[in-house]
Amino acid sequence: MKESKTTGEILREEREKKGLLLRQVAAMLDIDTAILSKIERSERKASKEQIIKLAEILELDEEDLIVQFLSEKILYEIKDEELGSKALKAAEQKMKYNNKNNS
Amino acid sequence: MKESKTTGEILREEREKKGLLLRQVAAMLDIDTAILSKIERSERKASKEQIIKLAEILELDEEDLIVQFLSEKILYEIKDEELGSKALKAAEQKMKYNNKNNS
DNA sequence: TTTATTTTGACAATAAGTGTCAAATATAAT
DNA sequence: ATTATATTTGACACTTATTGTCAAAATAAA
Repeated sequence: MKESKTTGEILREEREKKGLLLRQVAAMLDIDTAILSKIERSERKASKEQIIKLAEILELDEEDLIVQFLSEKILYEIKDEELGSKALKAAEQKMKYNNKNNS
Repeated sequence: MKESKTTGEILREEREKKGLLLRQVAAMLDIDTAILSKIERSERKASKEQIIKLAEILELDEEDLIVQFLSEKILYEIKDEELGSKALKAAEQKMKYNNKNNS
């Protein structure tokens, strides 16, 4: 069974579907080709601004791509943590709790 | 209704319960008093190593304190994000999904 | 008021993130 | 096989965050 796609994999797939070159997309983002190459292979993380531009360039749903990007960022924080799963659940609880009492 | 406690609040409460001074606990942690003061007021974040030492010094359950610490770290990542809640849920999903396929 | 504790803010050192560039590698076309 | 184009890699530089020290200011306790 296949794992869920990384942001990089999504970006590469869509770029290739559109027949765009790294060079071309990198130019639109105003960064070096090397960085985009690294982003697509998950060697580096994109910034939020880059993600937004990429959604536009590749005609991906912006909200979906941001959620994808943020969730990856969250998982990165706890990737080596044994208690990561518990921490995630605790975070959700706190978020609920705090929302309830502010809104 | 009171919000859930921050790590800093927990640490301060427990330190005061034990009648320990910032100076004393900071010395045990081998950091300056100023930093511990800032940690307790959530002006700075403790490192994981410091959290572990603090659990021991203050006789708090280590696992609980780490979960508290990590969940705060996660929430910090998404604190200004409109899509934070969706991202958290997505992260949980991915975590489940990946666990299922590796273990 | 004196003494002890805590807080604040300026600063320094280090680590992490973000980018450029050029050379190496891989892919595609002649 | 050669050439041309695209991608990857790694060394380096620049910038921003993080983590700490120190000393002075503020607060609290004797």
